Amino acid sequence: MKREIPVAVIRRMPKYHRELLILDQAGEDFVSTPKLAAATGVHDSQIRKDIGLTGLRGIPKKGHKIKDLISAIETFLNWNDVSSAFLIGVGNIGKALLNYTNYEQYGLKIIAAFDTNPEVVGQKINDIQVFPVEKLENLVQRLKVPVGVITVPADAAQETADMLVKSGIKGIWNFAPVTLDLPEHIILENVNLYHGLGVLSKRLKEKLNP
Amino acid sequence: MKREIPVAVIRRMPKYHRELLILDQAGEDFVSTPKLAAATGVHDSQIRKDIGLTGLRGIPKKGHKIKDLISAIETFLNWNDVSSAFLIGVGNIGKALLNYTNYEQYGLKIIAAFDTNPEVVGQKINDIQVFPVEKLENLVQRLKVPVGVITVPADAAQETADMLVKSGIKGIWNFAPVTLDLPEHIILENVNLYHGLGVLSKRLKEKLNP
DNA sequence: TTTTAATCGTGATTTATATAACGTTATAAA
DNA sequence: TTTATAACGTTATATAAATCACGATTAAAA
Repeated sequence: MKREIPVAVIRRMPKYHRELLILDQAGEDFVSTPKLAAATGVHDSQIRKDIGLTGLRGIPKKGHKIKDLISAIETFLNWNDVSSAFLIGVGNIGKALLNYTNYEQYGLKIIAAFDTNPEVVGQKINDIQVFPVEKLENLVQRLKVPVGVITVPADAAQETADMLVKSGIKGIWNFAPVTLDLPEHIILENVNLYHGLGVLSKRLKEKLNP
Repeated sequence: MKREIPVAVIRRMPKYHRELLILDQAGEDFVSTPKLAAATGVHDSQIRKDIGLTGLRGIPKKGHKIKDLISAIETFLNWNDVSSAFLIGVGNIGKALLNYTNYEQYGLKIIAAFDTNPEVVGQKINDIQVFPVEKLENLVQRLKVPVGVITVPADAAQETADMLVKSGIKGIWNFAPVTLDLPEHIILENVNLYHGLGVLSKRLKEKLNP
């Protein structure tokens, strides 16, 4: 019985990956889990367990070969084969995502964007063409694009999601602050910028007036 | 011994809050936890426990008064008294955050922004003035601003954080994809847009090639 | 009124996750 | 070579979180 990988693990991996890139660029060759622990704030035995899941084995007294570990993590996260994606909603967050250039390293490539606003439709942002939303369904179907990135305002998010689902999307990366109602088989990943703010706010005030 | 509120709870609260606002606007008066559960995807007993933490008590067979619950959550999260904040880094994400207007509802108010780029310095975005970073330390100190929002590129994040800490900041809301090295007493909340992408990518490929 | 049933609050149980502990192993110093 | 030890991998333990389960409660129907 194939054990499901916990989300927590998948979330920690990119953290290690980032630190490893830095160490690699600094000319380092090996890294130990205690050292990685110090850099990332994650416990060393936790890191050993996580690394264990990639199948890579370290060397006592030395640690892990950084380059090997980097590619082991990339393989683990399937960042090697890149999925294409459409982005819907070219507002500020949408633009921020479009301008980000390193998705491919993370296994995703945004190949087109969609919006209703005639001011942005037709534009190119970071070489990515913005189409009118009317073309969305047809293009998802025809190009078999597996991922939709939703960066529309909250009140348009559900209908956008419905449209994507109807056209056969496989996964949705949702930035709108709503609870999307989706069929079971769709893979959903929510990013809510403001949830973190809630936590910060609360902790801060706990501290200031205890 | 005062039990620390788990982060998971604090993260779920805004979710309920959102749904409650919708129900309230729809003219509803009461809501039950099974109903909230259906809308948010969180288990009903979980919701009951969370609500219990706010001190509010429901009515069997009816549920909770929506308006009361909304304000109980707001009080719980300390969204009533608003903290002021500075935002550093007026790129796309920075702009997206500046254009968002509902922070105050979440207990935070961005009162000024900072950047190095002369093209944005001096501008006003959503009525918030952008200052040169040189003025940051002095202003944090003088105005005793408790929160810094870091939206600078990764390689400038640590030095920005250092600057903020030096000037006496209390909390940092960090959007840069780095592990910030901060003194214990600083409250830190990280938002990493791309971690979620890692999870999505992995799950998607697990599904497509099992 | 009395009865019914939905929903409540919470203690018990399960599951998941993180930490600690430790025997093993391979490098590097003696 | 031999020895010492840092870091490994992994099992055991502890902590935390989510879910279940159920008696208590109260609004609404009979």
